Amino acid sequence: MMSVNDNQICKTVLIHEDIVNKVRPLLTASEILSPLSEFFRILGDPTRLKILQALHVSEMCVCDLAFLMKMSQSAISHQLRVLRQANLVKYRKEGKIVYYSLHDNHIKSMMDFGLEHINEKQIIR
Amino acid sequence: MMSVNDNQICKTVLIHEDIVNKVRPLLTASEILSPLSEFFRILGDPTRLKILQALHVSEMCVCDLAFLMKMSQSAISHQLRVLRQANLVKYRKEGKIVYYSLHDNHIKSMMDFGLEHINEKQIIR
DNA sequence: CTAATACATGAGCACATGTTCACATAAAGA
DNA sequence: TCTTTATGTGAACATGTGCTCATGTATTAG
Repeated sequence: MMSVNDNQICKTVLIHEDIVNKVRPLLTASEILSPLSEFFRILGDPTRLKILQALHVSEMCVCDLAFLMKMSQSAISHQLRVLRQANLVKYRKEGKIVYYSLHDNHIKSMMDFGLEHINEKQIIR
Repeated sequence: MMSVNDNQICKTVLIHEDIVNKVRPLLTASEILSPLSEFFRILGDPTRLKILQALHVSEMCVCDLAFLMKMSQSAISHQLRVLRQANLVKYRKEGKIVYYSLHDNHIKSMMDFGLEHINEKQIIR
């Protein structure tokens, strides 16, 4: 009986057992790592990132966002739902109008941090 | 003749023209915002994030990574290519073995930053 | 040279994702 | 009440993504 990926994983006993054994206990538990990648995944869409950036300047209603971004109200609304479920934005209702704003200011710092990273290497395009 | 999304965007002249006009000039140019969301998108996958975290502890070869993550060498190799193209990792060849390492230490800081964000709100799940 | 091995890569496939479209809902005005 | 308008949402659809599988390439050993 062969182990799961016997024909995929390297044939040697294990190339650097010492390294693997050193690294393994230092890995963040996947219960934590998974929400983290989920968080980055949410930020990894241009539409959502732009919405977040706009909301960092000012609270805005769905209509304003749609106009600002030249996108359909429906598309914006769908994305706002994603952002809501990820707890990145909150909203307040005033009659028919729903005003969205950032849940906190971490996202802005995160964006600045990312921009720094990008600017420090051979710039993408 | 109607404008592009006349039946999608709100019917009012424009709900908060003042806000939109205030926000628009403060938005980061999409030439910059786009690479940023691209950067987050790369981090937004559990496999890639785990690879990066492992590489932060120690330089490792493809084989080690595959073993550590209980994934096929092919899958790891494909993801390493994505990370390479995004300039997040670099590699060095020694005979048959290819050692990968982080391109710089920004990623670790970014991960820590993200973890902070997650820990500060009602924890996911 | 031949075989073995570490890694890379293209094709294929199942599944996730973002948008549009149509329609539902809720609030305000006539 | 009936209409209008701001927003939410399910279904459909096209596209993107991550993995497997098969195979290619480079390097080393024999």
